[in-house]
Amino acid sequence: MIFVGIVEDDQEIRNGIVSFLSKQPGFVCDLAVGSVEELLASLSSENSPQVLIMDLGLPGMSGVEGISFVKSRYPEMDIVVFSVYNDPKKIFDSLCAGATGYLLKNTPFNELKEGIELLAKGGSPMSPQIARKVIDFFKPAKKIEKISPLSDKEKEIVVGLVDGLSYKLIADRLSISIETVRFHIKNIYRKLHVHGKAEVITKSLRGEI
Amino acid sequence: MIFVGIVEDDQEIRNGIVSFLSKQPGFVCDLAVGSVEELLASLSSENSPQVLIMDLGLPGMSGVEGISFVKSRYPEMDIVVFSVYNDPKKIFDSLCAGATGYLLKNTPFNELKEGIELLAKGGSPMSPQIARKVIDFFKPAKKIEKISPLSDKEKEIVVGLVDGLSYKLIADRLSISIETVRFHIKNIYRKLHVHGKAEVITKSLRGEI
DNA sequence: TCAACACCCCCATCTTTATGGGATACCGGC
DNA sequence: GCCGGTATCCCATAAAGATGGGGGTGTTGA
Repeated sequence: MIFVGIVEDDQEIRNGIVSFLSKQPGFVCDLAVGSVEELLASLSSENSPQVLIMDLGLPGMSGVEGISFVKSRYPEMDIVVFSVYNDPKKIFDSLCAGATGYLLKNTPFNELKEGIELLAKGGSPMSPQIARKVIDFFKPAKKIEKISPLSDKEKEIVVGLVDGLSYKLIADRLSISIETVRFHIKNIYRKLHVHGKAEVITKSLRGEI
Repeated sequence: MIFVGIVEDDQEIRNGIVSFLSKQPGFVCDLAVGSVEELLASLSSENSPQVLIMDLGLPGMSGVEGISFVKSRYPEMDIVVFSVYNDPKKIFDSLCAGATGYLLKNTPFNELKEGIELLAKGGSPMSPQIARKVIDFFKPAKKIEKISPLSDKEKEIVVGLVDGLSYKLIADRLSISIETVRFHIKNIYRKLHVHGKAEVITKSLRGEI
């Protein structure tokens, strides 16, 4: 038996889902509210569904905030976003907040049901478009070949700075004079328009080099 | 009509897929090889499938390398990994190399077929376990509440360091004396067991604080 | 061939950091 | 009440870094 809860402000959709799921064998859907506030008021340790279907465009607290909230109190609950939004920001915000699935609102009810079953089996339901966007997130590996303005030697020096080495140690590591290290660092600062190693390290670790 | 290619060293599996897919209406599967090397030899601009089913455990060049290779030459090709491996490293390496889908080898042939169709529709086929791991990648946002040993003020100072500010500017920003900044930084170094702001910045940006 | 880079080295000077020592005060827990 | 932790300041000194200048060598491509 799977206990399902729903947060969805459109009463028609909400009722539709409830009545559909309630008819499915193995499903219980007795928690249906129109906002995160209502949800939090209804939830308790004894009365908490295993799966929560969550709309994003809600009155009051947003769906994403709601996900964080619920997850912090009930970490075991699986939350599936059910939204019209398919923009990357909404998707990744939801996932980072703790959503375990993301289905678009055009998903037929029976697929929604299958998605919930998938959760129980350790899967993560996603609409195809969502899955593609999530996968694409990793792809930027095929990035636009960031043409770093730094020469090879300069990049080696940057690595040394990131590693927290002094000029002297960088010189030793690269088997060059400390004066040469100085020379390169001067050029690095000029090329990156920065004025200290702190900024170089920050830029480097943020992938801006 | 979808043109499919296969790289799979187990001849039995390979033949099975080819014969299954060839029977499906709308599918052409005339490129089936046992290694990336063979694949690269067979591919040409005129003869390149839209979808490539790729095993990971291959003799010679690995599947992941193969994905990178193929993607760099034929960026439009969709590559679906078809592997027994379900460990995160393999998964993420594959996705970063440019795979658009990831199906485990226990996937029934008809689901494999559906997965390929999904690709054409802009989706990304993934086995449930894979989807969950991919989603979980984003979750660590709900991190293990890293109990930072640093006090609030010290953390503010760290932010200043990361921003590349001098002690003086940090003091101004926090409206305290530069001497207080010094004091806090001394304590930060002691607590983090580091000996310079470079290491603090690196640790901070790597999420180790 | 000449200009543009990357790379190597040296010097001088000034600022910023790192590290040690102090002092005072508030707060919470034992 | 005392102690540990936090926070606020001050001082002094040595090390590290930033910035300006000056030399060179080599490769590369217009």
